Amino acid sequence: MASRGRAPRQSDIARVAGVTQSTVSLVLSGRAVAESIPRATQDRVFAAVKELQYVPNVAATSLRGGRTGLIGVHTFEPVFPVASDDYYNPILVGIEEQAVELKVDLVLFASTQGNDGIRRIYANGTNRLRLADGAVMLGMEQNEEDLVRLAAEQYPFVFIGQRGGASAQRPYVAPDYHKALASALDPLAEAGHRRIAYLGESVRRSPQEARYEGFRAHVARLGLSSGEPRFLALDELNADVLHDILRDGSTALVIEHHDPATRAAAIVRELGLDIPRDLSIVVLDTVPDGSPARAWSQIRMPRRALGRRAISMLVELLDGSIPNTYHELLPVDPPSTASISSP
Amino acid sequence: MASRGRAPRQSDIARVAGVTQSTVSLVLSGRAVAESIPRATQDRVFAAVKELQYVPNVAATSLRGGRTGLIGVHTFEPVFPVASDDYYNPILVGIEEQAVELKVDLVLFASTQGNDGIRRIYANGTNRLRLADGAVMLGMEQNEEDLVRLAAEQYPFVFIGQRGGASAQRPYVAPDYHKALASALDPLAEAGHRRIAYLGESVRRSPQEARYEGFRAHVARLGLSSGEPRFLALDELNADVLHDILRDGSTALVIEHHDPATRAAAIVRELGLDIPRDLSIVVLDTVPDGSPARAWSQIRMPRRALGRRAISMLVELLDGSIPNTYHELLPVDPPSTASISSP
DNA sequence: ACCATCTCCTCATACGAATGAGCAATAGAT
DNA sequence: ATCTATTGCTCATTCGTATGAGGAGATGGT
Repeated sequence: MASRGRAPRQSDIARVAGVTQSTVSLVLSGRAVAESIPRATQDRVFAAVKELQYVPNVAATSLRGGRTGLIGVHTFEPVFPVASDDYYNPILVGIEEQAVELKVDLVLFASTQGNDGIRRIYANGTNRLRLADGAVMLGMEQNEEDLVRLAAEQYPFVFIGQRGGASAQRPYVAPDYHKALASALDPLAEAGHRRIAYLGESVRRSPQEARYEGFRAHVARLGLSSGEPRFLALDELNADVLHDILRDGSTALVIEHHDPATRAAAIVRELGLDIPRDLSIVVLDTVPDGSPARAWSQIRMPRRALGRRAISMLVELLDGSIPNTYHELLPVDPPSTASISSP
Repeated sequence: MASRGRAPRQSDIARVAGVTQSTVSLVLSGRAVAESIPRATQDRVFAAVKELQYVPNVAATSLRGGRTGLIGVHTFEPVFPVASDDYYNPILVGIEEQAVELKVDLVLFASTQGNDGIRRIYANGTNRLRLADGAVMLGMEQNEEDLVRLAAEQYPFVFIGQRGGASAQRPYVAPDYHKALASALDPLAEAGHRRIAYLGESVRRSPQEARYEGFRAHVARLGLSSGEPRFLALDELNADVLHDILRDGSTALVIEHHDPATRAAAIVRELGLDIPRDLSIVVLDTVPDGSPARAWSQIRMPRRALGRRAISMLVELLDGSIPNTYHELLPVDPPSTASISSP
């Protein structure tokens, strides 16, 4: 009974049930009906399975069948956050939830991290990602080149977050910034604001571009005006910038990212300005706990949903039920009116 | 060059390098030196590997009995915490850090979760753990039976946390409660306490037993006295219990777990007691942020180190350099004197 | 010239499950 | 009685890698 050391295999069951391994496989795979195997034989097989506590060998199954049931999660940085309010955490929660639902396991690629703390796809001349059936890519990839190569190899993967460049043609799931900007600008316009300033980051990648693009589109649609956008690095953001914005005649400000929002909140406090009395503000990002900008009107990124959808998109991609250029945009929670008032 | 669709295998490399698949396997597995394969041949193989972007097939490797470089992480609950001060998070951080260092990848078993939200080892009739070379087990396993079966199958695994029952003979890494209790009781004795009460949980598993065992040993060594320990469920802990302890002549209290500590802190506040003037307290656990007991003298569990050591122990176990009954106890940070004073 | 020893490989097979092809035994039709 | 069809399986092979056994050819010793 106690199969000393070795896990029982189909041939063990076969011996006990008095059939061959092929028959065991047929019965267990549910093809028994089609192959017309009588109930009595099936029962003998199932009894032996129970008696020997048989469990299929995943390695053998996937070797034969091609799938391993493993989904890779490639992150640019460690996945387990040291800071508790980690941005990626809700995404990973979503990824795990969906993995549970679809009965796949997740592989965290830790072996690919260099001494610089950065994780590469191609390390030591090999691509460990291949271990998994496909992968979800998370965060800013440093090596666009690696991604191009990965795509050329036909490796199935899905990005989380808006992608530009060569990767724009790969499958991704991202927040719907166009709609998000409507939900940010509509209440501002309705409150009576006519001139709205834009404060963006100095690094202009695809997610930043998408936001500003949405901003311009909706400013035009609503008949509003806006000066030149300010794309500033964090340390270029100071009291002068805010003064300029006010002097310019803007009565509302749209801030692209939570970092400048936090800094702006500090400056605002120093200057003794009252938000939203002196200036209405909407942040196009989710502001973390503990930031002085926490209470401001802000977009809620659908982070958990991004994670979930990425996993299911990848599985659909593997099943061939979506093309490998498929994109999906998820709705963003509209901002509250906390830092919006009439000018 | 682009091997349309099919991933390259060793036989493809063999063809390019002008050798056989066996030779490729020898070279790649590092056994080349022992088998005296000249540098020139090895170089041809490596060149072909690079050209074809070969990556080993995990399923095949694991089926044949080789290593996959995958380490499983079996948790009882989801690994990505929804609460930000998750107890397991530091352990997982340690696990990931050590995985990076040892160049292995991690498999999070999500496929094994039932509808009840509980993860089983033998779920859906399969044991997915077998895909990985071995696994680290985390949290309270519900099915002792599954563990016995897994061990009988010779599957290599390492527990994090003290184990009892049949699993006591399996490898584990746990906090050193014996030393921890010395570091808790020594300062109390030194401060002049002679009678010390013990407040434990009603569920007595191995980690709880180890703490109380340490308590008894050091109370004896230091010539102290102690009444009967109180093993209470959380809702049995009320003001009466604290009154009893004081009436009993105890001037210090040792609390096993952070949950009762938190509750005790609330009761203490209600009763208007002053800690440590009226009662010195040491908690044998790490109290989370936000708990009113946060400032009390407490043990710091070496959670990150537990994670790191578990991974390296597992790898050592796989290498055969430690026996599969090996245990290791990690030192615990001694408590501060915040809630310790003279009686 | 012959055997022994090395060097550098190849051969063949196993791991466990899935599956197309095929076959013996029985039932039913003519 | 012979042919056909169906039932109920078995056989043999495949997936990709690892490995014990063995073998061809070169080198060295006597």
